[in-house]
Amino acid sequence: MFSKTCTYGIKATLFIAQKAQLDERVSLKEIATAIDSPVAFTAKILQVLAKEHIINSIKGPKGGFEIAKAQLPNITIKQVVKAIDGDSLFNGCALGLQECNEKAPCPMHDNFVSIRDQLNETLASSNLLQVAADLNQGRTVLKR
Amino acid sequence: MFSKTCTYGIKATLFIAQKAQLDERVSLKEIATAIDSPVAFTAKILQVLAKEHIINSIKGPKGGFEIAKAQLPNITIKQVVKAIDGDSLFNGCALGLQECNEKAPCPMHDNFVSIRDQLNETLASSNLLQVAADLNQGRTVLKR
DNA sequence: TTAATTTCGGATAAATTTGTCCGAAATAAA
DNA sequence: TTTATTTCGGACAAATTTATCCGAAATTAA
Ligand code: FES
Ligand code: FES
Repeated sequence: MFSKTCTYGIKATLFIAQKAQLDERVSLKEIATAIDSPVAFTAKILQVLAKEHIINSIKGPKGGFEIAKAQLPNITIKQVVKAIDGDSLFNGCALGLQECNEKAPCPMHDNFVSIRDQLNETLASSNLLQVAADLNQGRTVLKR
Repeated sequence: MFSKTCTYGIKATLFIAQKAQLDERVSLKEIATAIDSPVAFTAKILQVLAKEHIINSIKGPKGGFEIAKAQLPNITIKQVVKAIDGDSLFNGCALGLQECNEKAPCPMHDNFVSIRDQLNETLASSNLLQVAADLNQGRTVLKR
């Protein structure tokens, strides 16, 4: 469904969001530990997310990554997925045809569009504030 | 969503099903041409599908691949996907945790399960007879 | 029996994704 | 100003996925 890179990106974003709700800034190492991911590889992904303005990066001592608390309700999982995996999941053809085309649909088209629509809706309506709250209440986890 | 290998596998199966409805057997080359895939790589995938008894392979002159007409309504897209990509799409965690676990859910779990359920239902109820009919009527296509 | 055709199966190679390493740049604090 | 800390960015490496090649095996037909 998502690439491994993308799952790291989502988990990292959610962890940063969780701490952002508590007005805390987190370092690369803390993130990698919290989400159980390879440190250097995680750094690359965070760079992408920073460039897309999904997270904020601060260099130097006491630096790290953060999200403005006020932004939490405005950022969605869909934005994160799009930034890393692109948007083919949201509008591409299930069978990999160059584009999804209503006029010359692939055999899976009719069944697939409703799934794709639900995916769009779900990921576009899942904002970081909600998710961060769940994490801080211990109702959900980022690793086991 | 699906691996490239899997989309080839699905398309190949659907093409064989389309011809099976007309009581025709097709060769590797015909399949690769019909679905626009690399010949040798397609051969590998067909081998897997044959081992899983989703399709039937016949060696020698006039050989090729086929599906028993009577089997068409009993074979689903889900079987094909499971044979090639495994079943992590159908029961795995959206964020790649070792397993999807209700008791210690990842932050996407609640939203994700309904999508996953719909995916299961859709792919498990899409049988080859229906799809083959659409293809033979020119209502859907396997390449452009 | 021989020849032609077609899939099978193993080795290999290319491409992409995933992951590492390390010096540079920025910044905070001593 | 100097030092320590932290992210940045580029080169490189490993692992996985995608793809090719070719001889072997099976089967049909001459
Ligand atoms: S054409 Fe394949 S999903 Fe729309
Ligand atoms: S625990 Fe992640 S989807 Fe269920």
